[in-house]
Amino acid sequence: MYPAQHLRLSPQIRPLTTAHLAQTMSLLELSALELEEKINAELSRNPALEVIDPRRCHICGQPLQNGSTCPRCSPKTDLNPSEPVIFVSPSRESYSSHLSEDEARDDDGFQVSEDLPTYVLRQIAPELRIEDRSIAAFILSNLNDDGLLEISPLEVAQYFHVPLSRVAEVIRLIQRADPIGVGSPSSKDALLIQLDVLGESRPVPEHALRAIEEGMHLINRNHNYELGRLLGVSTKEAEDTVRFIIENLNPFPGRAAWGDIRDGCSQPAPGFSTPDVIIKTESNRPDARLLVEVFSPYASILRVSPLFRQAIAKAPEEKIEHWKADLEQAELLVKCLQQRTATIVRLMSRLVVLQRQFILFGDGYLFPLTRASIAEELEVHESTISRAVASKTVELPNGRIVPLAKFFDRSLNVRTALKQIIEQETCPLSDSELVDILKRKGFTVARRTVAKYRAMEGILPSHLRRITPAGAQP
DNA sequence: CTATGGCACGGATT
DNA sequence: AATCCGTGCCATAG
Repeated sequence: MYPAQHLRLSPQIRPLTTAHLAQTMSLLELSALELEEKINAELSRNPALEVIDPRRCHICGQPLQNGSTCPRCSPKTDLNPSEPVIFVSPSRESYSSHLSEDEARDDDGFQVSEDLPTYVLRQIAPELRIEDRSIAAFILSNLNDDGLLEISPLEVAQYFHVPLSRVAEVIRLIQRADPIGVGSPSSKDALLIQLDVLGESRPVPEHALRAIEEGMHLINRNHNYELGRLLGVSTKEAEDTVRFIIENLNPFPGRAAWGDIRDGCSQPAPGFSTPDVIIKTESNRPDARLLVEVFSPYASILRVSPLFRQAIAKAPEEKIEHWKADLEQAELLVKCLQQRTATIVRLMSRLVVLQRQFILFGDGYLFPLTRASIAEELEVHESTISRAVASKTVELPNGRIVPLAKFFDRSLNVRTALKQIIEQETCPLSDSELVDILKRKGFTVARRTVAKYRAMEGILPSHLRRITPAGAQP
């Protein structure tokens, strides 16, 4: 399935069969959220898999007090003050910064109180005409897990033999009820409603509306430069707008309130999902050590059930093939998971050292890094790095959530330098003058490239740029 | 003649 | 193998 040279993986764990490698590769390119979903599916299907109690240390078996750190078995944080500390979290328990405290999580993982349709119906009941109640109930029962409406209002109208406007009115009520935006036909509509409602009580960024309407695809991919260009504003402004949207709006109104982890078939929007890695600083001092938390679902708490292994000896004739297949699949999954985690941890531990400046001080300090060079250092194939980097996000100490791919942006530092120069220019500089200035700062790029970066950042050509306020001079 | 945008090639990424 | 990104070359606008 994969060409031989693509199969070079982390040497830490000995590789094995082609199937093992192939599956590891495919797991590697999943984000934590997607992986968690996949494992959940396998867990409920495959009796050979089981989860060790995540509230006990998987090494020494002692109960854990805070999050996933076991006093005995956790990384020795006092060993090497200059090295980053990396830990792996098997669940979101330790996602302290992202958990809402009131989320009473039981052993089944989600709340069992009243369901979403009932909750919404109760709110809108007072404003609802009696004869519309069944329409509302029907609509609510057709929400998917994300709280979005999967059938068209027209279908509803036809079903009840009522005018479309009446259905629309009911939907309007639903959308304004508590998980605001619930019952919208798409994430985009949900966001627009939330923005509208929010705008009634507080100011919102002026570009947010257009950003959502026209730039959803860019927001999802964190393409802030293109978004800025689309909106005709600077990248910084686009970033601010996106941050506002991500922090204040929720594209899946059904999820926030009902923290069901399994999210349906809809693809999660990277910009909104939980990060795969969180990087923090130990203190505020400039020489502080970096604390890196890698979220790897079920890492080291998933195992092959010993009971199942025993039971297989006494398996009934007609089931034995099936059971064996399950057992093998389970063993494979566990191994692949270890391999995936090991690869990501190795990648991150190298990456945070190389990009320390960037992590602490921002875009301008990004060290241009290629996946190939990291691959060589870690002695894995470059496509392994590619996969490990793909579709993963990192939360930086400043709170920003960025794609891991940003760590490999070949030109970000140059672009930020470029932006700075232009912001500070006294009279519009031509592209070739910019090349000279950049070269003096240590960035050697072609004139043509400066033009492209300008375009990316949404900066106009020199003859169209702002007229200088102060006295101009050639 | 200078400043830019368009197109195509070659290395990097996926 | 297909695609993306930085560059060089060239045509065009001022």
